[in-house]
Amino acid sequence: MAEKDDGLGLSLSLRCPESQNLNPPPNPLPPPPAVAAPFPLNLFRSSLPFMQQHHKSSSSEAIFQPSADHNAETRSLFRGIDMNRAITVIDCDEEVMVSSPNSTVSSLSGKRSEREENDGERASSSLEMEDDGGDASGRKKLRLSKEQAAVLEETFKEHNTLNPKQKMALAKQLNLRPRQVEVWFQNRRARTKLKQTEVDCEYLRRCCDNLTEENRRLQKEVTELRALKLSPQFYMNMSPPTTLTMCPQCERVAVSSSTTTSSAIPANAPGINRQPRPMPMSSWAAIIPPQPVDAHRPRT
DNA sequence: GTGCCCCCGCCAGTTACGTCA
DNA sequence: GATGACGTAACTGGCGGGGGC
Repeated sequence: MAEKDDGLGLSLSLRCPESQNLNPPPNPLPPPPAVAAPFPLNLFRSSLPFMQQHHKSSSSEAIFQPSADHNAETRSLFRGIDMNRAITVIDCDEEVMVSSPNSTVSSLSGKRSEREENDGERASSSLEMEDDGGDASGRKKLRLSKEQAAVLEETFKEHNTLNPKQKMALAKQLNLRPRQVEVWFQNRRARTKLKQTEVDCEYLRRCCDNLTEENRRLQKEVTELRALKLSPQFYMNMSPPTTLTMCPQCERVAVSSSTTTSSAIPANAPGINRQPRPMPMSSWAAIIPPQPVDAHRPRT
């Protein structure tokens, strides 16, 4: 399915459609810090009221015919029953949620379905129960066609939540039940969040590795400096303090390459590694938080 | 203004089914 | 054909917000 595409989490989970958001959240999260924040987790932002924008595709020509040959997927799909066929979608100008005709629960889940079961036959009266060949108690699992998944995916890229009207329109367009669209979006959000969590974990692991390495290097340097302190030649040949450079992002101070510590150290100082010290700048670069593939925000 | 109840949407976790190796 | 792993549609229970009374 479409979720098998590469870069799911990187490209989708972070694409908070600010540019398309006609009704931005009242408290938008600040942009991810460049360096300063130690854990710039960019976790999934959910429940954002993106959905004031209507779905751009309103044409009815995109309604898919489930009887079309969708190869192996649809072979099993339509083997026994046609889960997509001829559902009675009630026109929903009043945003009335219709119940799932094929499910043991209605379009409302959990407690709400229990309430509906208690207060009558609302589900079965609003929609005809499908003649699915029996086993009304068992859960029927539908494999969405590639076209349906593609449309859902495109809609999700535009906005990761749906308002009732959009849900109904999309369900009608795809010849699905609104509950199915709703469930698909819920699961899609969960998958996106999971992917993002994996990315964040990997990033934190790299941060930990870098910090461990830096700590080890600094410990070594401390040892070396302590050894130097015991050597009188060190003081006699020491140059005056040299130029320091400061990282504009994290404000760390580093010795510039032309005046490295080694230049101030006597050549015969014991235990000195006279290799250039590439660490400071590389360490700065190493802890810059990861960016999503499609986020090319200029750093300020 | 406050509390209660109901509805609704979302989420985390789980289950069950379809597909594939 | 049987089987286990994996992906995912669907379900469940809980929570919080909004609205009516």
